[in-house]
Amino acid sequence: MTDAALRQTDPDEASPEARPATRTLSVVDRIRTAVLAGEFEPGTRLHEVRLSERLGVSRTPIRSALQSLASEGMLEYTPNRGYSVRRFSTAEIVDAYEIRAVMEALAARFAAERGLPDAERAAIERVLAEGDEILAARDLGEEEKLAYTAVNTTFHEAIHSAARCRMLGDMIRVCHSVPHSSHRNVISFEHMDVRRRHDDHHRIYDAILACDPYRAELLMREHVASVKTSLVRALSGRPMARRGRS
Amino acid sequence: MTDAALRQTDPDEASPEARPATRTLSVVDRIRTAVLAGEFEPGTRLHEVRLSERLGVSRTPIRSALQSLASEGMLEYTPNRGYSVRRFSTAEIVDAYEIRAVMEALAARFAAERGLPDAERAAIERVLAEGDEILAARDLGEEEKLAYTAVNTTFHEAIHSAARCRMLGDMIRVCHSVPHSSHRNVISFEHMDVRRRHDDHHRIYDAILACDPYRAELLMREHVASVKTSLVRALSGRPMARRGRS
DNA sequence: TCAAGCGATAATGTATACACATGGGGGCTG
DNA sequence: CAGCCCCCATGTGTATACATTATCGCTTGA
Repeated sequence: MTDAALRQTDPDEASPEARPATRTLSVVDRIRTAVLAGEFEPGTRLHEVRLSERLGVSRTPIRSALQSLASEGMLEYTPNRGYSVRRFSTAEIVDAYEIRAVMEALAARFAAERGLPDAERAAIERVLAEGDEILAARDLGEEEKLAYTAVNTTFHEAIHSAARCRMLGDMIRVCHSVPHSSHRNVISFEHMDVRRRHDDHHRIYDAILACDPYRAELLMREHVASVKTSLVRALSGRPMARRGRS
Repeated sequence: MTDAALRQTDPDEASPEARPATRTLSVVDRIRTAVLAGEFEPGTRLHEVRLSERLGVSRTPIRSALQSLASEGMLEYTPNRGYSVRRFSTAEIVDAYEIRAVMEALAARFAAERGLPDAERAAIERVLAEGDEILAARDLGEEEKLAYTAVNTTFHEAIHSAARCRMLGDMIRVCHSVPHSSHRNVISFEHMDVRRRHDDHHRIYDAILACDPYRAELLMREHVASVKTSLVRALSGRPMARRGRS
């Protein structure tokens, strides 16, 4: 397994792309990526000194970053004992889906109540069309699966932003730090499943366009809840492939 | 206005009660209390050096505490510009109620699905009876209002804990850092309002006892949403008494 | 007079040294 | 030999000095 995210940054790196404003923020990103990639087993303690050596910064930004990640729910903190990678039970993962379902449903309702600016409307239509195109193929290769996962993520993020409610967006983001509980993980690429879900997207968009908050909310809630059902089926069928991985 | 929460602690204070494990945690409590008490106007910047002088600790625990409070949503952070007391628009306050409504409804549903241990059942029945008793009086004095507010808080907290879902509890807690959006603020003590809400509590408890998740969820959602309606009415009737106060 | 550039000042970001808490291992004792 | 206690190693908590960045007033030129 590569640990690119945790390699020390080249001091004289002149990367033109916008880098984070502070080292703390950069460290947050790198540790989050590493944990989501499964570089640390759940329960592993993250020692400040070791991390600071690995990342080439002092303990101060490390501590700050760990605190951030703990508040996102990704790490666990015990006073005087430091931080460790949070261990999620199956029950917690399933609960996270329930929470996400009601939150995303509320976001869809807000979007329907508040209406879509032209730019967002266009963006959603574009991503829906892209999804149509990908799913037109009989079978999906690895590349198409990745592409559809991106489409899925973009659609949901568009709804979150259309809700125009920062607190709601923050809370949904927290749900995504729970393993398996993210748009980034399309649980099933079975023909029926993925096409049905894409059809859900169309209907949700229709409801939002029609300013039908009630229908938008119901559809979104069922949409997310159905993924939970798939997940539960997958988990009971065979033991989870590996903790903390996608 | 007293600023007791922000006074420097007596070094040789030998308070027998359990004090926080670290200074950071103690500072978190003190700043949170001060902000909730309205000692800082929304938008006020919290300078690290000044706080550290006022509280008699170094900048390190202050920074840590400010970061915690920002992640709770009580403060706002801008890189290289520090922390300031978050300003909540009326829209955000109303939205917080909507969010709280779906979250508490989910908690009620979880409680109904998961059942109540005897101890919790007894605790809820006790607090419901206490509410009955307080509301038996024709009119409520200040003391009774305070007492009923405590009853209200206890009831809701019992439901949260009965949900047995840490993430949900955390999220509901975040909603409470929004001014006006807390059980601690009983918006209206009008006869009808408070009695109707107390009756809601009874029904919600009945639904949970009867293991009827659907009804528990619906009742709780309407219960919280109705407070939102009262709040909106109060806000539109007269300008909010004062930002950030109860 | 106004705008733009520049420099002083104050605040935050980071590094580092020291204080303190925790947990485990070795030695002492019964 | 078992059990307890003390000591020390490890690692977090805190203080403080230094680096870097924002802000604001001033100067200077058009």
